[in-house]
Amino acid sequence: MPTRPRRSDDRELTLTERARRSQLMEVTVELVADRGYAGASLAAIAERAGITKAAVLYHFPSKAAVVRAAHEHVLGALVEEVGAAVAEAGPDQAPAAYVRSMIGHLREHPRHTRMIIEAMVHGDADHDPADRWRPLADLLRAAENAIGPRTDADLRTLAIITGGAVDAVVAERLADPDYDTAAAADHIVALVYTPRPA
Amino acid sequence: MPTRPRRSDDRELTLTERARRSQLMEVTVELVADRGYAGASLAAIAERAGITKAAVLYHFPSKAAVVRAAHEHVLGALVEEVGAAVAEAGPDQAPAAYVRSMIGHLREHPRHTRMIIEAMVHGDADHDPADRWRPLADLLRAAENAIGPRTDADLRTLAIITGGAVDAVVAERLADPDYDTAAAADHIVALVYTPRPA
DNA sequence: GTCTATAGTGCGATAGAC
DNA sequence: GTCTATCGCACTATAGAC
Repeated sequence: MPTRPRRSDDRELTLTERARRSQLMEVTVELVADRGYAGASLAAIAERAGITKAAVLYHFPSKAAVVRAAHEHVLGALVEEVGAAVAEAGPDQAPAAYVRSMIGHLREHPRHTRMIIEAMVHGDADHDPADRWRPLADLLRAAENAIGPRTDADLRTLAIITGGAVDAVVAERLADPDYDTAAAADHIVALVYTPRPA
Repeated sequence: MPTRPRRSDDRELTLTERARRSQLMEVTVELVADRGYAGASLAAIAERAGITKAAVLYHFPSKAAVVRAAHEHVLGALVEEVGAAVAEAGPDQAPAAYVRSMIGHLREHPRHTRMIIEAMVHGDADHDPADRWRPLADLLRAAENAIGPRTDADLRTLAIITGGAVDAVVAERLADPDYDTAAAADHIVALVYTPRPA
């Protein structure tokens, strides 16, 4: 690395450098989504970006770093939108907002969806699955406090199966663009909010 | 291929040949489950089986063929067990039997689970996602006819979200062996059978 | 800041001895 | 039926010119 300025935080970067990094993350998301984790080779990334392999490795220390950055970018966009929707809704409507905004976001960004799936399956081991259902479980608990306790208190399982239902609806939409995700979201919300007998 | 007897169907095979094929499918399932599709290299398969790469390719025409055979083996075991459980139950209990037996089977065979996930993600494009929810949708329709029509008739969506819930429960069990899948299965069954307002 | 050129590795697959 | 040996390919990453 001849002239590269090494800073501990990446906040100060050349404008062109930031643009290149963004472009590289973008094409990486496309590539992973279209051809899978393994299909996103350094050569493929470089080709889509219109530069050479070596140039890619100038902007990122390794291929893994490119993929990691792309993944975090995509995940960040998701939690930002869902977080905003949840914050906007009242406590009693927060779980519904969670379900609807997550399905909505992934419907709008199919490639992001595939990237997230790929990263989950080939997760580099350091991710806790509880991170997936705990946020929703917390929302469910808050909603419970707002509208009264439910008969069934296993919030963990409820959150897990709700998350799974959301995933399945998104996956179906990926395969069939005509699938009505809004109706499916309503269906899930109805299931979640329906009190069940003890 | 010097001496290999080429028959159109693989029914007639040497005993040792059948044993080797089984062994190779077994180690491939383990390998794919533990290290992912990409991690199951020809060399790795050969090493675990105690033979060389070339020997593996004597029994199968290519690496892809080994993986395909292993996948079909695993999938066959699943549909066999679930099919038997569904056939044993009455029409009204068939959806419950489907959910419980599928969760049960995947709990008993975690590696099979990972293999199936891997194959779904890196599916070689020729698989219809409807194959996943259609069987359950049919069971739900039959149950509807047995115990009376439901208020909500979108069986496709109900089947999709039920399948997703099953997947999520299985995935959670994979990450946390102490997770109570039987209770979760009951939870899913209750959701599916609860009549919901129109 | 991007290039060419290449080192070094691991892969799937084949040929031919035994 | 399994072996050794090897080919050709694609990959990540590095070195150094411009």
